[in-house]
Amino acid sequence: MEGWPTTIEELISEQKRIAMLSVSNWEKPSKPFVCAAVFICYGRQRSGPGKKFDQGWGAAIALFPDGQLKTFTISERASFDYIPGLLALRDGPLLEKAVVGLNLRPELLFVNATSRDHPHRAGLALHLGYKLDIPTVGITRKPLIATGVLPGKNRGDRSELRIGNETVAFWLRTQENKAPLVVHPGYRLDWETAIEIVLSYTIKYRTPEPLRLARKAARLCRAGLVRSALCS
DNA sequence: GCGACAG
DNA sequence: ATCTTGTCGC
Repeated sequence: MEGWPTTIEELISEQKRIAMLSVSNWEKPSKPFVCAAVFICYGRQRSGPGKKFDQGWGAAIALFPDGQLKTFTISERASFDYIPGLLALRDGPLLEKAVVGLNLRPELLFVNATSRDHPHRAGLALHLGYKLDIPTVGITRKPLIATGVLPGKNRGDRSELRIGNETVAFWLRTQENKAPLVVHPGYRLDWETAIEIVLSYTIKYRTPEPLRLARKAARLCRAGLVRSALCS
C-alpha cells in the first residue's frame, strides 16, 4: 500500500509522530457491529527470524452481526527482515492491502501486534489503525518490552503491563486453564473497552474469534486451498 | 559485554 | 511468524 515507510529512519520518525497524536476514543455501538481482523503468516520450512523476500500470506476477515463472513486473501514477498520494533516495515503494507481488499469499513479491527508496548509507543496495531482510520485492538502472545505480573487463573482476570510507570497493555486470561494473552488498546481504544471487546469475542476460544478466523484463512491460503487474491 | 527482542 | 518434542485433556 502507499505511504508506508521504507527505511528504518523513516519508520521510527513516523512512529514518534503517531505516538503523539491525540484522537477521540471509539465508543462501542449499542447495536451489533461489523468486526474484522487481519493476519499474516509465512512459509513453514524456514526457522529463525523472518528474512526479506520470505513469501507471506495475508487474510482479512469481516464478521457480520448475522454471523456471515467476508474474506480477502493476498500473497506477497516480504520487503524487509523481521526486526523487533520495526514490524511495520515487514508486515504493514500487506496487512493494509488485505483490509482494503475487504472493500468495507469495519467498526473495529483486530491486529496481531502491539500498540503502546513499543520502544516509541507506536507498535503496528496502533500504526495500522491510524493508517486505515479504523479503531484497533492489538493481540499478542507476549509483550514486546513491557513487564508485569501474570494475571489470576480465572477468565477475565487481568494485570497491568508497564513501561516504567506507564501502563501500556494488559495480560488477560480469556479462558480458564489456558495461557493469558496480551491485550493492546490500539488506535482510538481505551483500555476498558479493549478488554470488554476481547472478552466478548473469546466465549469459546482463547484467541478472539475474528483473529482466529483470519489466521485460519491465511493458513488455508498458504496451503493453496484458496487462490490469492480472492474474496469470498 | 551479554542476552532479550511483537510477528 | 515457524520449528520440535512431549504432555495433558476432551
